[in-house]
Amino acid sequence: MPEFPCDKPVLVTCGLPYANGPAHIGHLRTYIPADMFVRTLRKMRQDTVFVCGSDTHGTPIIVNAEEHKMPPAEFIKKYHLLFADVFKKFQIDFNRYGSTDDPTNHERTRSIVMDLQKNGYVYPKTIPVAYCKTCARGLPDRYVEGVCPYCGQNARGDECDIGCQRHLEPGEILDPRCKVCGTKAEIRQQEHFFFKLSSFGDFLQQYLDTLHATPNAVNYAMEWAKELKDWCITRNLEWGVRYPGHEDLVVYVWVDAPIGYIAFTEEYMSSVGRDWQSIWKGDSRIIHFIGGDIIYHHCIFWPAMLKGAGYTLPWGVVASGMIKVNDKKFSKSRGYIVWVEDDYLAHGFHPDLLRYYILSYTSHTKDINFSWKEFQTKINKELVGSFGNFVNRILTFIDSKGIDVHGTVDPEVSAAIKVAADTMTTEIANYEFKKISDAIITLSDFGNTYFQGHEPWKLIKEDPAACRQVLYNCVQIVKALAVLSEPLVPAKAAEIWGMLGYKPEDLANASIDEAFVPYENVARPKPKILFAKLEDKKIAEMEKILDQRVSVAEAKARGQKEAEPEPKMEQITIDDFGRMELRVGRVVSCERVKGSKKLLKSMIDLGEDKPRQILSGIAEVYTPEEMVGKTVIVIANLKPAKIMGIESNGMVLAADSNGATLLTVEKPSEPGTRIH
RNA sequence: GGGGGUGUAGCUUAGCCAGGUCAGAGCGCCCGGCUCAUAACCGGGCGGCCAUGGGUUCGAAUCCCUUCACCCCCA
Repeated sequence: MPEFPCDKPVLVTCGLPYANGPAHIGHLRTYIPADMFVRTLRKMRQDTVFVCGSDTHGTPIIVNAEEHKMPPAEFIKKYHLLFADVFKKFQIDFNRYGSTDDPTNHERTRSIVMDLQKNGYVYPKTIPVAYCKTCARGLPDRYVEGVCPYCGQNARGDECDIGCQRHLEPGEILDPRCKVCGTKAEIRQQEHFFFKLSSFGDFLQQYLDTLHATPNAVNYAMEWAKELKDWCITRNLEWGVRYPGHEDLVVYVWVDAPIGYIAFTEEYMSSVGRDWQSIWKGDSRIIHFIGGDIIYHHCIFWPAMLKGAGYTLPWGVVASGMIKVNDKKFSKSRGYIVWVEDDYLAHGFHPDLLRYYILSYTSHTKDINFSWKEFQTKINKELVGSFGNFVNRILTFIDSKGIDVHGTVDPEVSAAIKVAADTMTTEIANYEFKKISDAIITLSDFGNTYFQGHEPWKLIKEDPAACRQVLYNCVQIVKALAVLSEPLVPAKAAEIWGMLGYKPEDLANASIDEAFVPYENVARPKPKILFAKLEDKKIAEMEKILDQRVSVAEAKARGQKEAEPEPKMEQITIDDFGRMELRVGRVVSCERVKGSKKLLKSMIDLGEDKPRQILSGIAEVYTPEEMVGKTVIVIANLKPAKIMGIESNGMVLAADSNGATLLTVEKPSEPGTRIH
């Protein structure tokens, strides 16, 4: 029994883009497949609603808006409009693209929070909160910097971003300072509100079992569902959704962000006179398309909230893999990024080309590598050489030879079309977009072979009737290609529809069955080239832009490091120095620490009974092999510490040049020799 | 430290969940053909001990365990 179409309404949502920067191709990795999914369901006559909106709250937006000297409302509007524009250009057609700052979302969020309170899932708790006297305000999340209580590294208020990567709950961070003015923060006791996430463990484990999710999402969420902590859902901020009953607080951004899905549905449904509750309170299929980085929120926190407040639970969660650029992890700071507007659209590339690249590269949960070279090859070989060329050679043949197009469809041809159509209807439920796009290219390959095999350029002289019959079948394939490729490349498919003599705007409403309806000869305009070939020169230009961005970023990273003034150290006495026990050591053995790029584990002879185990963050500069036998300088009385669960009893000294340069002695010295 | 993933022809990869025509495809390369078409298209060929070692089985790329390499995640 196929999953779709079903008689329940389907709601598809996309993870909300955060309104603090422009769109890059990483964003599109979620939105384009979601759009193809929706278009395909509609081709299968499935009632489908598609919503999204901008995520507009949280401290990064406030901090960024302050830096740009803009009120947050103005700041988010700028990026909101930018995203809406990009989606329009790529024909990612949401029924509603809203904002989490819409009044509807404020109301829906407050209503859900009150439902959670009423149902006993929220409780108040007084916790220590950082407060800055100079700025006269509380310091939530990223407003505060300090020391991670788990690993001792410098950390942000909500996350140990440099050290152990742990999430930090409000009040946890040690030695907090104000990020804005640097003042040491005061700790004040304050009442906040917590969501009883811990009571949803059993429910979630059962629920995740029934979820129609991609395996990457379920595997991940299952682990978390085993051990859940309650979650602080309030913050001391001015910007956000006011917490009901405590107007000095706002709800945490991850509460009101997913509730946006409901608010946007309400906004759309009421605009067309339908009841939003048929989806969020009734029997429906809610499917979330998200990036792999927000699985936790969608598979743990969000269903627990919905359950606690009495709403319909999501039916599916589709988590995409990520995008790499030139095989490197996507990174703004390192320059491995492709901006949708500046690096793609502004250079005249058609949106459908990128849609095709993303949808046809690999399965949805795997990583996509973006490189201009690969982009060129795929487009030129598949879209230009096979798909576009077939459409073009058929339509120009008919046009230039004045062929009167009618005949009957060969069983062989309708069978080929059927294979593509069937692939579409079965694989869409598996979220296998590549299989569908491959099936379409296979159909155009079939078309090319069919045409070639019948040699109509000879037939036209020898047997015009047979030639007409061949071309009729080819046109039928062109028609099927237009219908089936509409979810993949909507603008280009509509162009084909136009070249067949139909109204381009009607294609989106055509069902899959239309691919089998015999083509009726109608007046056609002159055919035009569908896809222009991507020239080497253009691609070389694009590669250059990317290369330059990477080298600028690298130079900037180096420059920053050099430009940072040495922190002025406090003066110490000779006695202070004397408290340090520095000794000569010899590396006896050395190996990499598994799972770490930076750490080496060495056994070092300090003239003691047995060698000491010491970890050093120098693996990027020294190999274990070259370490063995080296004479090094060690702080011998450093308090032992555990790094990644491995004990380290001391520290090997190195200068901060060229990554790291080990200190040693000028003339041979025995292990254990003291340094003064 | 914990968790997840990946490793198949020069490159990009399908197949793995439900073990037996499973060793497939595309690109590149080589040879041949065609000329309607954007030097596009069509046919053929070369090329892989399916990362490694072991186990289960009549039979394993496919299931189990070891090792190695790379990647990601830890809200």
